[in-house]
Amino acid sequence: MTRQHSENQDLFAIADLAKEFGISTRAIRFYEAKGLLSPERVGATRVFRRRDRARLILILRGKRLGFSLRDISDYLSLYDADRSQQVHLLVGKVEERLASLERQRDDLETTIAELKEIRELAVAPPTRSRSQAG
Amino acid sequence: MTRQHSENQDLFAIADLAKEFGISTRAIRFYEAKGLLSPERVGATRVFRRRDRARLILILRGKRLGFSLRDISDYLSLYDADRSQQVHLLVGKVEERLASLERQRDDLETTIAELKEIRELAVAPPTRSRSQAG
DNA sequence: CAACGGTTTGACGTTAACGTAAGCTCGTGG
DNA sequence: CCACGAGCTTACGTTAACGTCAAACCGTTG
Repeated sequence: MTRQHSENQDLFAIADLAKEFGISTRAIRFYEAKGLLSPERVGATRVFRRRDRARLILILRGKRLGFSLRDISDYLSLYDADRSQQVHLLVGKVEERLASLERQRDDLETTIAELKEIRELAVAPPTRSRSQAG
Repeated sequence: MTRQHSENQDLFAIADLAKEFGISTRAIRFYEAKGLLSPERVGATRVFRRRDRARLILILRGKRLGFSLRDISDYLSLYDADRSQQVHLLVGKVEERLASLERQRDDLETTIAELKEIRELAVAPPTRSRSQAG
């Protein structure tokens, strides 16, 4: 299959997305079961559009950042809050998540800095002081 | 207990560390079982020193960054490679992890930027264009 | 027509990271 | 003396995030 008509740049089969993002179809169905995706159906077959594809990208990025699907679900709701929620409530949640992410960024910066230091130490000659007996 | 003599700033009971870092003693024992910690023993009782406490800090930071204990274990070995490993091999691993972390940082920056944009959009008045019907 | 590839819905298996409970040992204090 | 709290080990329970069949339903292609 894989979009044979060249017409539909907007419709994706489950296998298309699976291949594109290097995940299993099972995973995609699982995300739907958890409410992170909601593809349309043609008969029983799932049909994905751009919106779902975009959400999938966010899901995978969330996973790379170490978040649970539960977290990611909350996170996605920030994106499609089409003013369906009270604005101040939305802003509150965004602020929360931003704080968490910025903390994570600090952790990350610290870790990167430490690793770079380790790298330097590894390359540089040892400091030659009580280096024996361990 | 909790270091009654004021003398030993260097010895910690399992409960001390658990309380200090807000985790369970079970978790600490689990980390030991996985080889991430190796406290000394007095009889059967675990006795932790600064080194283990430092490792615990790294473990928890790794967890906040979303890494598995397996990953963290590899990561810790970078810290205590006392030239026990071949230097170039060490540097290789450090580079690897750095690359991964910097990718994660990019994801993070992207996400933070997007959230800030959402925040602005939420605060700003809607763009008033085909905003009805839903 | 019959086989084949792709898809669907169950349903059970698996791994990670602990939680929780049971049963035993110590050292201490009323 | 005996209860109590702290620690230990062993072992089973739990949740998340899928993996892995199994059985059945298309659509089409040789």
